Amino acid sequence: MISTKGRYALRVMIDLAEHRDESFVPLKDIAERQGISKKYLEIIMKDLVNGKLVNGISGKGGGYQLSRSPEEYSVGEILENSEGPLASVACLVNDSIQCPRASICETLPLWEEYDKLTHNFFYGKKLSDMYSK
Amino acid sequence: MISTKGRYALRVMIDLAEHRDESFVPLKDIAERQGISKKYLEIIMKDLVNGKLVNGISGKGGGYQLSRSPEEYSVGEILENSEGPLASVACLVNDSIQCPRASICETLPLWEEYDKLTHNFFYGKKLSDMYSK
DNA sequence: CTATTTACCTACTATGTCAATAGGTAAATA
DNA sequence: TATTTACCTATTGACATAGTAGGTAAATAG
Repeated sequence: MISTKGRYALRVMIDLAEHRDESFVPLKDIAERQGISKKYLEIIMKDLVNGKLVNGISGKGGGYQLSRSPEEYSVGEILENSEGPLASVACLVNDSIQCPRASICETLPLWEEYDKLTHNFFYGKKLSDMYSK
Repeated sequence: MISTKGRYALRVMIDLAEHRDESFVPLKDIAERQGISKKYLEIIMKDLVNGKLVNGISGKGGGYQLSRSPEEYSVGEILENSEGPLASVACLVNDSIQCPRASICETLPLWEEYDKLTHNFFYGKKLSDMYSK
């Protein structure tokens, strides 16, 4: 399940893409437009800044800005930056302990196939596909 | 994320399919073959019985049995019986409060498309596709 | 140089889910 | 009557989710 972190992050990125003429967009504006608590969005923004997906500038006239153009972001990249790996089952997250049954597991190929499908779906979509205008 | 409940349920169903000549398979045998605690499997089995996916018979000579033939189960049905809806985001679970932004949300179509993909994938796979023999 | 605006930082909390375990009761057969 | 089996209710520790609270640092406008 995609949690609010990833969903909100994507909405913030779309919002920033739609307002990329304004150079620096204060969080207050995004919070109001999106109807999300500014306090909670701070956590989301921190991840986006750490992941170098946006630039943040403090002080008067400051705010946030995309660090690239919208075509250069995939939706998958944005989601994984906030959510961690999009893996469908714990067995496929590499930092978890490798399952001793992996070599004989009859279900593992299913999860791998679904994972590939998911990856292709979300990395195939670009941020620029997410809004009209 | 698919949790152990759904993953174990699928493995149990495959195990029952592979041993469907034995008529009633005691849980002890499944637990040993699959390397899963018998106590925990009881919870899994309860869901499978309630969902009419398997029949359970008490007493000596008892155990569990598929209630249909393996071709007649989809993987999606088995997973949803144990996990609840396979929805990727809370917005799409109908018993949650309908999001007031649904009509203007720029991300909802994405989640809907991914949901359809997921549904088709797991309902397209049959239990009989999950093992060789 | 001071007030204001903005991002950035650490900590806390309530609620819920996950992955089990524990200890019993009921049913069926040998 | 003993044994084997499913079935039932309750509890637990660990972790994640979705936030809130209260402050510090940076930059600009006056």
